[in-house]
Amino acid sequence: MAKGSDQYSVLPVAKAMQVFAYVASQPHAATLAEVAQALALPKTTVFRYLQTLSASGMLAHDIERDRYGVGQQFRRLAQKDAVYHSIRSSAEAELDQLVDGFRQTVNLGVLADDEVVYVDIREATRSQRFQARIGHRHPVHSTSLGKAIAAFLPEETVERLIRPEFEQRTFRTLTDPRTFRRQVVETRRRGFAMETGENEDGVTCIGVPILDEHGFAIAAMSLSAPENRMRVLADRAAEALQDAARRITQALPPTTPTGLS
Amino acid sequence: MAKGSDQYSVLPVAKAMQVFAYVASQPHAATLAEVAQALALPKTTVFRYLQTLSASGMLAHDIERDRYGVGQQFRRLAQKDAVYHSIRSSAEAELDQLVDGFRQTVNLGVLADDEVVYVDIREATRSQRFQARIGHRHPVHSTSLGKAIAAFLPEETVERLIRPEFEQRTFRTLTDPRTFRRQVVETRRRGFAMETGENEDGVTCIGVPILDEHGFAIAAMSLSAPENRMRVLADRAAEALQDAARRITQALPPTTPTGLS
DNA sequence: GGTGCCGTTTCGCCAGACGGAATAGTTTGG
DNA sequence: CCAAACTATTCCGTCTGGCGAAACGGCACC
Repeated sequence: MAKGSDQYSVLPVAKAMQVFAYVASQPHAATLAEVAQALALPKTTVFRYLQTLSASGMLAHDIERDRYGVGQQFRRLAQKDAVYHSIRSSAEAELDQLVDGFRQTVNLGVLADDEVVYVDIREATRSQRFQARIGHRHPVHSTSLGKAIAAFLPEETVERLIRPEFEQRTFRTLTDPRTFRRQVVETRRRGFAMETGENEDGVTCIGVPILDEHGFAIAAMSLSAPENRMRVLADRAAEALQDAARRITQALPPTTPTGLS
Repeated sequence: MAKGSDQYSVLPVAKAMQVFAYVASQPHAATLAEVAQALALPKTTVFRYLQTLSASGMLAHDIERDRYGVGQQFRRLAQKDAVYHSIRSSAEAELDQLVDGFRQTVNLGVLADDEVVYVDIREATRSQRFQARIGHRHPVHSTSLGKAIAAFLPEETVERLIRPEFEQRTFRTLTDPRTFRRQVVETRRRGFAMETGENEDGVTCIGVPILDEHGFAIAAMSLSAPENRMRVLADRAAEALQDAARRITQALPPTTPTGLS
């Protein structure tokens, strides 16, 4: 049987997931007795799992009819995952091609909690110190990813990102809000963002936004290189990144109602 | 704190759901250490949960990068739920109006495993014996729901539903495949299906399909009444049901790639 | 008014979840 | 090239808290 009896499986969790999967895969809201019968688990056990899963929002207990259905927490998570998953998977191939073509590190990032989160990173060379890691967060104002995204966001969202004084990450970091606004305008006009040692000393980045069907940024890609390498690459890289971003936008499944902010 | 410490909560399950929620809500694939740190849970415990959740397919363990992301099982369930949830919620108001207007039981059903599953039921009167219950399954050929759905399905799917001899549920049940085919054609032409005591003695139903944007049935609604009541109601009910179904179709969010068969 | 089904509660037992610490493997940085 | 500092795994003894049978209470059906 497809039991998760890997050496380290926690049985209550494994069984609770069976319960969850059963409820979620039914077209209708299920009852305790039905679930217990279908999975051949004791009623008491299933009862506790249903309670627990409902408490965590993965399921919802309709007291009125005494039935269990899928919960709001599950739908929220599914919605988020759908967005992020579609970005990552649409970008994947393009990222590979870019590392291949330029032999420089390529990053994919999104905005979360007003910060840039690195979502995928392809490093051309292992030896490069001071590279971001997947899951790390960097400020919006000091990264090309952040600037690229900010430039293609609704005006009010951009305002939300602005701090009275931005954090000084390196001696080159631009901390003045007015400078940031100017760069946003410039980036919007030009179609890509630049950053030269403002986030890490000696590293330069070119970033392009990945737009949704309304022309708003849902992510960004960047290519980072040592300053001297970048001088030769800049023009060609900006072109390639923009082309790649356009193709990703095209590959993106059209979003149903609500995406993320 | 938002702990699920309802009297009956199973702690391992509750904590595993926290782990799951954390991983699923991040834009990137997370590491063990990151999750443990973020949730302030012991590393060993989180490790076991991640293993268990991965074994059940809710998460996926990327061995290469040693990172955990959302799993295929989760996406399958989310996909199913999205379809069923949109049907149920779009139909809700219309079902209410129909019971109100006709004072007869109204059913919402979908096809699952080649059977009709009752997904929602509004009963006008408590005292009616022999009503279906939510989650019950009835054959396709003996119900108006089944016939309504079958009539608006791709040809090959209809073929799959056909049995050499259908089950005889009442003395009126039509068990001949040829009769079924004829009824399918008739239903398609007419736009609604009828059934008179073929599923339960003395109960008659009118069923209409709920179509998706391609004109295929994703569900059906029916109104059931005792035979004598139905004679007076039939014409008006067929009209009302078809109108309601059209409005539901309109309210349906456009489906992204794959729905269900 | 009884019968049966369903959800909830109780209770005592002991499986198995727990987490600290030790191990192993890998990357970092000097 | 080695040492330091991570990481993910594995081991193990403790004892918590998950378990399920059975009892309870409510509701619907006959």
